[in-house]
Amino acid sequence: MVGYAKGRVRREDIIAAAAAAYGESGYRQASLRDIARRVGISHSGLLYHFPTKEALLTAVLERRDAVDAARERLHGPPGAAVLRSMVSLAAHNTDHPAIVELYSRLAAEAVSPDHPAHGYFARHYRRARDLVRASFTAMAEAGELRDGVDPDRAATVFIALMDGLQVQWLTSPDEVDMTATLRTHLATLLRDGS
Amino acid sequence: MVGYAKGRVRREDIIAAAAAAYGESGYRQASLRDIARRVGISHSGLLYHFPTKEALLTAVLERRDAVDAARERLHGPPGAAVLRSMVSLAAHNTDHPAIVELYSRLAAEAVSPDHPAHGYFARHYRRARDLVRASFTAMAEAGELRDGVDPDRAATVFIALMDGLQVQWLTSPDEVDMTATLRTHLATLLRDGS
DNA sequence: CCTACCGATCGGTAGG
DNA sequence: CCTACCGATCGGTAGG
Repeated sequence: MVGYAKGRVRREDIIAAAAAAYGESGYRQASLRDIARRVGISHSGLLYHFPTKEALLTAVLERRDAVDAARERLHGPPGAAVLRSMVSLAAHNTDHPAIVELYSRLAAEAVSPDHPAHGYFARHYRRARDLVRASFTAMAEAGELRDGVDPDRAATVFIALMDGLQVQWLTSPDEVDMTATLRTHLATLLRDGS
Repeated sequence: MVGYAKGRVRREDIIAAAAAAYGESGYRQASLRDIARRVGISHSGLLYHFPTKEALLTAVLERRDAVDAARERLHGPPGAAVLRSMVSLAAHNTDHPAIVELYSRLAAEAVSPDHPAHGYFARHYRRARDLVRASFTAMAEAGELRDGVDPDRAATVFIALMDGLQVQWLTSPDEVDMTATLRTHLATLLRDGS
């Protein structure tokens, strides 16, 4: 029991250290030795917990999904509330650059179809677009969107905007305000502009 | 003379091969041996032309700047024409994924301040935002923009949108239309919506 | 979990 | 431009 609990904590430590390393160096560039060093064990000690480098990446992505799923319950059905919660997420991210780096670096690395996280990001983008599109559609039906705003295109724009802002902000934190830019963009799409 | 010309051609070959490798693997992951293999020389033969790995990266970025400068003369003063030429660029990029990969991968890698291309991308983003902002400002003064569209924020949005679309498109080419999405977005900002 | 090791690969240098 | 080499580092395995 005690041994099991200790193992679980150690695994969580390793996953957190790996996420940090992937954010700083990318997945391929991050070494098992560096991650192990952050946790205070040898690199083969790490391989006792995760049999391969790729298994550790999978664990990192699964933990992110678990965190996201826990948050997703907060914003319920598609609609304006979803978009507001995504703006809140951007505000939250402004105080947590490590998470932003993790996603931005892995997403760019995983454009190659042979990257082990490629499928993960393809699904991630599709789900995000679907959720945002459904939200814009609900808003259009409620008469909240300006005429001529297409929910499908607006969804692709919104997701791309969030991603592009992250890279620009990481590169030049003082010159880009993610939250305000997103908020202003959304106002542009609303009938009453508020 | 003949020797010099041959050397120049060889250098151009190496730069092109390096750009391809950076697009596929990123700068840090791309090896001198792989790049040399593409050109048909040894990796130390490559180091005869470029003394360090970083010198080769600098050469790749300088060549991109030279190509961009040649194109820039085409779109003249800030204004709607600049934005149209950027949409054309997106259309052009749709047929040249290698260039898109090069930029997307290097930009994400270079968010770290200690990356050798960090300064390059910080300048690149600043210049792009300035040009687009000046263009939106000119359009606002000509009465072409909808009320409430702020040129400064619209510029950040436009650049972020272009970048974010590229990663989404590279990940799922069949699910994202970069050109149409950009065009639709621009129409949203215009007074007459055309 | 560790030590000790493997084969492979890396950027760069020496010397021609 | 090449061959030959350097020290460093990589992911993974053997054996405990």
